[in-house]
This record gives sequence, structure tokens and C-alpha cells, in this order.
Amino acid sequence: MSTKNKILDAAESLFADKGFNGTSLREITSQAEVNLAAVNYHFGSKKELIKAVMSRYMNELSPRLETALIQICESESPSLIEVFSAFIDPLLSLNEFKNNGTSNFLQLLGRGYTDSQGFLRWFLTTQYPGVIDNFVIAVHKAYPELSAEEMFWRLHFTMGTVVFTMSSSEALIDIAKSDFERELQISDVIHNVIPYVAAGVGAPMPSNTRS
Amino acid sequence: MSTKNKILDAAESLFADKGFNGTSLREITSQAEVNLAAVNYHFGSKKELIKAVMSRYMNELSPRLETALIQICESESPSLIEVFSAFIDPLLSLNEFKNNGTSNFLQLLGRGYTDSQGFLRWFLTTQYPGVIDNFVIAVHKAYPELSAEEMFWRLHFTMGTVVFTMSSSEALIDIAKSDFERELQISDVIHNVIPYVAAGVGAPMPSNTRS
DNA sequence: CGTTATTTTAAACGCTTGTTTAAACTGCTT
DNA sequence: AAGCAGTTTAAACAAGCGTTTAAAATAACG
Repeated sequence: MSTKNKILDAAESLFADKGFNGTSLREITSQAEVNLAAVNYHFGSKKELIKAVMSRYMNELSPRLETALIQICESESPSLIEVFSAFIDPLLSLNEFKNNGTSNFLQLLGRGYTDSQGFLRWFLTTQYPGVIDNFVIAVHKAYPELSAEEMFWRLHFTMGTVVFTMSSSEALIDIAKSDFERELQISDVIHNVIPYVAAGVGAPMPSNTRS
Repeated sequence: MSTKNKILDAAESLFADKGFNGTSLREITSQAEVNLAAVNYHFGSKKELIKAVMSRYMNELSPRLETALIQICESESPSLIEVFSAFIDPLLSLNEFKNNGTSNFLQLLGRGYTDSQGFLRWFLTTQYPGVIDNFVIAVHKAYPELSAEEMFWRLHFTMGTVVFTMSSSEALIDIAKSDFERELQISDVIHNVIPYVAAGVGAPMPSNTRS
């Protein structure tokens, strides 16, 4: 395996575990068993390494997500459950792409939104707008009465639910194991969260009596 | 104002903005206009300072939250909207306790769950179990059919929604301002999120056909 | 084989981090 | 006024950070 990939693999799991700020290049290179300077030689800087780790996943995921969402839109009136379920297969396909891929990617997504003051949010929304656009279209088809403003809020709430859940998914799976004696996996968590976010996005429009 | 409080105030807003890992003691002491060593003199360590910042809010909030939730439980069959609405007044009361108190506290809560590998989660659940217990009881009264396991998951989803939303609430309020020309405040965000989480928690139990 | 080009390596760079030290200063009591 | 506990201060500490350098090792090619 190439040095570049060894670094990417080590960085990925460490970033997912301890965040971007919380992981040093020395930890990465020692887990990858490469020289410290290799990061700056191959990637230029730590920031570029973070982007490279994210890009590797997004380039894999983004086209699958887009086609899945476009396919949903072809239906006359999809349900919100159907819309959100469109994420399942593309996300789980990351597990074939790499061990723990789904879990790692979703954790990284969560880190990116809270670490480093949102530069990753900029990165994703500017580099991969196709996913977001198609998602908005699909939700609109499933719930046309939802105003643009409510849509904005509820999609961000959904992002929060997913991202937060996944960034602490390992801890949650552990608790579920000890409290309910259930051996769950990341796919179970995904299946669990979908009814929740679908119901949240599908909540009735509040009567317009705000200040 | 005492040195101790000057430090607490500066640390609070900086922690909320940039996270615990992302804020140095030198930033804190220079914003507080006190000597660097004052933090270790008054609090012992950075970790203890973080606890002190959180405790100041939790000691204010926790009793109000408990009584509000207990009051909800006295009702025969509260709705989920009512249960979640019980949080509004206690949370907004933090704004009288301190400028931007509500927003700062909720952001800190979000930071605590993702920074520092969850030591704050331990801190809150062990130090303030009364809030969580009463909340679970209230939700159970509002939705008795919800199994313990589903309850566990959905409350964590809710935590994720709220915590993530609030940790990026400033950015969201800015976007809402430019996109929809609405001048929103933290109280508007809270009122917005309640129908979402209430619908999420109230989602129908999935048919038990999982693997 | 010899000569480039690419990659790896050890060492050092300058800087920031949390924490500690010991001296200076403050306000109070006797 | 002297002494004393509580507090503040400047300076230094060791450790860790991301990054750079220049030499050594390896690979690629005519």
C-alpha cells in the first residue's frame, strides 16, 4: 500500500475518533508507520490532508446519492420515509469501499461541522451542491406545503440529528448493548433514525402566529 | 467584578465560539484582562475551568427544569409538544442570568458532547440525573406505547438535534437573515425546533421486523 | 551502468500550549 | 507600623504542535 493511502487510512480513523483539532500529525504518521514529514510532502499541509480524507469519501458517495435521489423524484408523490431511505444504500456501500467506512464517514461529517469553525461546511456545500439540491427537490415533492423557510430549518435540524448521532454512534451502540443486550451496528442506527427525521420534517406547519 | 468571574465570563463566550480544545488559556486571560496564571490559581487547571463554566449554568438551570417537568407530569396525559415546551422558559431565563446566556449555554452543551471525547457527557449525566429522569418520565406519560429502547434512541436523536442546532445557531440565524430577510433570535430557533423534535419522538413505533 | 527524478528520512525550526515558580503587591488585623 | 493571608504578576518551564530543510535512499529511464 502506498504511503499516501497509509496516511489517509490512519488519518481517517483518528480524525473520526478524536476530531481534527484533537489529532496530531505525529499520531497519524506513527499509526500509519510512515515518516512525519510524509504528510507535508504528499499533501502539503494538515488542512489539505483533512480535505483529502473527506474528498475520498465524497467522491465515492456523491454520485450514488444523486442518482438515488433523482430516482426518488421520478415517483409521482414519494413519502418522506422513501426520501430518507434513499440514503441507506449509498451510505452502507461505503462499508464495501472500506472497513467501517459508513461509520467513519458519518463521524467525520459530524466533526467537520463543529471543529475548525465550519470550514468543512463551506467545503461540502460548495464542492458538492448536487446532493443538497436534489435532496431539497425530493423533500419538496414529498411535502409540497412545507414553506422554504421551514424547509431550511428542518433540513438543518435533520443534519444535526444525523451528524450528532453518528459522531457519538459508537458510544450509543455500547450503551444499547449494556442496557438492552442488543448487538447493534451502524446500519441499525441508520434504520432507527429514519422514522425520527421523517416525522420531524413531516411535522405539521405551525400556525403562523409568531411575533 | 472578581477575577474569578472575569475569567468565567471570558471562558464561556470563547468556549462557546471556538470549542474547548480550540480556546487557549492565553486567549481567555487576555480577553478577561487578567494574568495568565490566574486560571491555575483560581481553578487549578483548564479542565476544572471547563467544569466550573458548565456548573454555573447547570446549577441555575437544573432546578427550574426539574420543577417544570414535574409540573408537566402532574397532568393526566400531556402532549409531547407540552413536554418539550417545558424547556422554553427555563432556557430563556438564562438570558436574564447573563447576556446571551441561553445561546452560550446551548452552544457549550454542544461543544461538550463532541470535544474532549465525551467527558462532559459523563459530567452531566452523573451530576444532574434529576433532569434526565424527570424528562424520561414526562415523555413516557405523553407516549406510553414507546418502548424503552425506542425512547433511548429518540431522546438521543433529540439531544443531537438541539445540541447541533444550537452550536451552529449563530450561523443559521445569519443565513435565515440573508435568505428570508428575517431577524431571528435564539428564542425563535427554540420555538422552531420544538415541533420537529416532538414529531420525531412521537413517530409511530416501527413494525418489529428488523433482523 | 550512470543519471536523473521521486520518495523517505532524521533533525531541527519557530511557535503555542498548559502549568509552575518565586517574587511583588494588596488589604486587613493586631 | 508590622505581620500576614490572599492575590496578582512576570518569567520561565517542559512538552507538543505543524512545518521546513537538506541529506540519504530508492525508483525510473536512456
